[in-house]
Amino acid sequence: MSLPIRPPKWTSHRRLLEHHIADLHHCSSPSHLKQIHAQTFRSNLHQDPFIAPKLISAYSLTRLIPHALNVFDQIPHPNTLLFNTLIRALTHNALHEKAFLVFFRMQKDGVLADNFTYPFLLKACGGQFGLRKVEMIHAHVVKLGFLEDIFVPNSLIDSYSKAGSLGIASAKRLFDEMPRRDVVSWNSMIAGFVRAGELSEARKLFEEMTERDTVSWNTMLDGHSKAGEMDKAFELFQRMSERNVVSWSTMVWGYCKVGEMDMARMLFDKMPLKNLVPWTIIIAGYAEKGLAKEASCLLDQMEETGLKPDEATVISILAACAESGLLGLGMRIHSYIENSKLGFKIEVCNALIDMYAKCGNLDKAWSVFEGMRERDLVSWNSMVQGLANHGYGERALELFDKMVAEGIKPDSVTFVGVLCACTHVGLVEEARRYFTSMRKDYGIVPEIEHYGCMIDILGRGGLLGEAFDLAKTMPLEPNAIIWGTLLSACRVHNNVNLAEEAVDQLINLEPSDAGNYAILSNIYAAAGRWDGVAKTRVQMKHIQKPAGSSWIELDDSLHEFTVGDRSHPHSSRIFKMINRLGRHLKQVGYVPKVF
DNA sequence: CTAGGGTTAG
Repeated sequence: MSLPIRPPKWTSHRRLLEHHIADLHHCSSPSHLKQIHAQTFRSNLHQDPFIAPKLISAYSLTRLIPHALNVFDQIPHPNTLLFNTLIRALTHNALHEKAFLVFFRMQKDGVLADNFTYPFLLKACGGQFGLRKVEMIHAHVVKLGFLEDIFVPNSLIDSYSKAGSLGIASAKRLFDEMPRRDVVSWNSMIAGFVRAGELSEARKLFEEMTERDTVSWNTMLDGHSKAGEMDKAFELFQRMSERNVVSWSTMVWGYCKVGEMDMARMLFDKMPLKNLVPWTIIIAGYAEKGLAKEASCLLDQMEETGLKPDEATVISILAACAESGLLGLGMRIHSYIENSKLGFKIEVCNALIDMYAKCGNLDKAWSVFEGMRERDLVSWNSMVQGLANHGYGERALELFDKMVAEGIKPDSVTFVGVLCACTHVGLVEEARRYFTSMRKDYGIVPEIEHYGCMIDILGRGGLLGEAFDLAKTMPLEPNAIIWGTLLSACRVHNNVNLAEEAVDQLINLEPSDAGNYAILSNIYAAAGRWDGVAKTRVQMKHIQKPAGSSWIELDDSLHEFTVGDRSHPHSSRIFKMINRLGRHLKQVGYVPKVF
């Protein structure tokens, strides 16, 4: 006779906690999470090998990385799982450098990486040394034999193909060598070619894939089995794959990206199965090209099939509207958002602010911004930048002050907006102050955009010498935008000598841009240097200058026009109106500045 | 209950 064994008290406590932690996955509120963390501490379970990773994951979801690190640091000898969990947390929160540092520490501590470690780490391979990092991981993975695991080579293909034009070749080599491939391998490779702009290569792979219910599999297997080549048949079988909705969507995306909307549409219509993603891709594709009618019509069709736009759908379409200036479609999306719960999402409101700002409707942008319950850095940045770009420099700077007062820590994007605001108001001294402050007070290292703003401000303010000095002494190589900024400053202040220098640099960087010569020619003309005008005219003779165009949105569609364009059916009426406006402007005293 | 973490399209 034995007494029933009652589990120790801590076990039930532990299971209760695990239950709470599992729940946190669904509704993760920071305070609730910290409360549970405190409970694990009290019952000495914060070092538990099953609970600690869950805490780290939960903190990762709530973006409380310092707390996640804190959990990790409490563990004397972290195991592989804990390292993996931390690497994932850092990667998911865009702390890529840190993720690598943790990986290096893992190596140093002698904790073995496993086949789970690498997919996490590969996601952190973006940026400047992306390709080198992927190559390094590739070498590790080969040595440790993890290529056997289909997830690892698939992640490698994805990361290679995201590491610039050089990576795509390595991705393809790996793809070709893989003895076993699945639909993700194929799709990742196709997406790689799409990103590289090599649509014909993407198409070739897509065509090699089979469609569900096609007979090609059987035919292929039949042929080989009749020839007694079962091994070969099996080998081929392991490497081919059926298309799925991702394969189709990637191709639709590819054609949208290169602007071949007819092709995109043809594939879209042929898709055997659609979800929200391809609908979003094609609608945003039309919107980005300024084809509001088609986009709107497809949105109707999508809703007819019973699919409801989600967060990603509205954000993608709004971003496309912002890019092409489709205010009308943007407003339609806005009213959809107001009739759904999507308006509570910060990212959705940020997309709305950006759309309204880029479309020039600052009042609407402001009212969205003001109506937000909670704002993040992106909300403030979008609003500051929106105001700055539309000539409300003082209001932008006021908003910046308010942002700092509310305890939001500005980032490098914020300062692009702030400096841009100074440019538009001509606040040279203010700009200098902000430029120094960004490094001193916020630890932000100025990037080329910040130098560009400063050079623009100095140049416009007539401090040409100082602007040139800054361009030459800054720790970054001046690009075409910098020299272009300097050139237009020279034009405003009629400085022939410095303009010549800027043009020389520009010709090295973009020799086929006729605009540079045109500006120089105008500067010579303004200074009465007709020899210079003649010389530049000869230089630019062999260069085709694409006509600059403007566009306006009217009745849901985009009208594009160039200088002296008479292709519009009502062009004579349009020009009459323009003349009338011109006369009216003259009457009220406007004198145009002509170069 | 004896456990956990991974790759592709918006």
